[in-house]
Amino acid sequence: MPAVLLPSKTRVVAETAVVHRSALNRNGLLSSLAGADIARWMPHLEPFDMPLAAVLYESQQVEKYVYFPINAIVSLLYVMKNGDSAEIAVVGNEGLVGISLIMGGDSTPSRAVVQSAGKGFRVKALFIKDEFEKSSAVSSLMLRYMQALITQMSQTAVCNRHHSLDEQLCRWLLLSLDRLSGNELVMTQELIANMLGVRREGVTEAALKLQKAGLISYSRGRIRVLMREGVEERSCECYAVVKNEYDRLLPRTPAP
Amino acid sequence: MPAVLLPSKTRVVAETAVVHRSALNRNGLLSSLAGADIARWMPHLEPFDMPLAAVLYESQQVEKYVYFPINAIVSLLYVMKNGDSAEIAVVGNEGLVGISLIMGGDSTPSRAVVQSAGKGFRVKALFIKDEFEKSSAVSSLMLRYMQALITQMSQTAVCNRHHSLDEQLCRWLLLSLDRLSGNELVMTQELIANMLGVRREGVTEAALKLQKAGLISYSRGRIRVLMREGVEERSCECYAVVKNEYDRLLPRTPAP
DNA sequence: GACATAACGTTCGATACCGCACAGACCGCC
DNA sequence: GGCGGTCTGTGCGGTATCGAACGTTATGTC
Repeated sequence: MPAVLLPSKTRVVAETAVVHRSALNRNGLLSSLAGADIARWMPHLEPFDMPLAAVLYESQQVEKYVYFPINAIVSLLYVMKNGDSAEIAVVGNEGLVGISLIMGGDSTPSRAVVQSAGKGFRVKALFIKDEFEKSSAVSSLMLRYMQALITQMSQTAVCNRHHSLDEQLCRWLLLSLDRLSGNELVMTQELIANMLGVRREGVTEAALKLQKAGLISYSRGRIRVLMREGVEERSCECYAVVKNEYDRLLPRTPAP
Repeated sequence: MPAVLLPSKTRVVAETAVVHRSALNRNGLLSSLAGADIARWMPHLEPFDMPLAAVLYESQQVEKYVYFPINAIVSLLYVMKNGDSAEIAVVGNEGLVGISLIMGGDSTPSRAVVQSAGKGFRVKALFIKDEFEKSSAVSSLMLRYMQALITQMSQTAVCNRHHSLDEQLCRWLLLSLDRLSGNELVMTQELIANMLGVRREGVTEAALKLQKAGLISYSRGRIRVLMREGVEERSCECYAVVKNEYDRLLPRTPAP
């Protein structure tokens, strides 16, 4: 699938641009930027590799780029003094990493880590800041994305308070799956535990229940969701709340 | 203290305006809007009463006003299908209620409830949307506020995951206290339990520990914080993280 | 094909919080 | 000054998750 991104090694600039244009459709925000806006963006979009565990943003640090995942998933997580962590939100091809740069605060107390390897684009912070100020199409889109992200964060807070690990695992699987193509997820239980902020053994138990019910299957870091509806049924309401808000705020632009 | 807001019943328009100007300083965002901007705002600011338990925003509903608390505290909370609730963030005189209107999503899945009665201002959503687009001073301020609010939400998520009720109560007391003048808080344990999303009895126990340690005293819905430092010590790191981000992103403009 | 290692499974006591039930304490009000 | 209701305190069994220790199974490597 990354072949779509970089199909050939020919050095023809024009062709590279064409490649970009088609690849852009694989990130929801970029594909929502219609004609004139995206034309300005093209020269500033750099293809960017996102290997597993790469840290795109470090807590308290001022970063210089904003990232648009294509087939990667990035977790925003907070790491406590004692090393415990908890995921705040997850970002995939529907969004971007680095809203703090756009909002003018530059840094955040959280970290952005690649949770599922893949590709994406990056754009200089200065460029996107400028675009945000000058183009109302850009700012309106970004603001709606921010609101969707806020909903996800809020719901994470609620979920952490009230829902069982079983439910949370389902929510997490669905949110991650929505940000990838296919029904497979490369992710160890250890990693999931870090994201959910629980013990690895807890995830093992919860995953076993799903496996025994025939809803998922997994082995050594590959999780396949076999019956999505079943997982949705066992998820708490949080998944649907978040999903609905993303759909409402960021409707997919119909393919041309 | 509301006397500052409406010191006399004289009907002199000019005097009312003067009253407003001084009252504006009691909301951090309004007081940060320097000369030209605030002048445009004056005619649009309506004094607004915020009685206990008033619902300023209902989940999924499109509201028409944005609210700036002065001496009231408003909780953003999510109410689940089964009636359980959890606070997502708290807003006081440092901020505003209704960022979703500015962000263009209009509604949110959460509710805004007055948690501590008081006064404030309200402004028509259309006006503030317009201001956000036209004045970069306004938009930059609002965006920084949004980021601070996001930090609070994120930290709520983390706190709900990892910290004990004892720690969370302290965090909550401090966040609330920072948004009021004085060291007293009118709030039953039942209410606090709703905000934290825990049982009332749990709050009773946690509060008892603080009382026995001489850090707070309370009776029938009046809580006094006697030794703030002690409460800070028993709080988790979340309070400091949030406080520091608010201070960093929204520095108090020095009094003229 | 042996081996090291990473991933997953199982068990067990400890504990924080829950749900429920009820008792006391304080306040306003007729 | 008694009465009703609100607020706070206490006790008890139940449960989800934790922390820690240890077993099992798959996978890639030499």
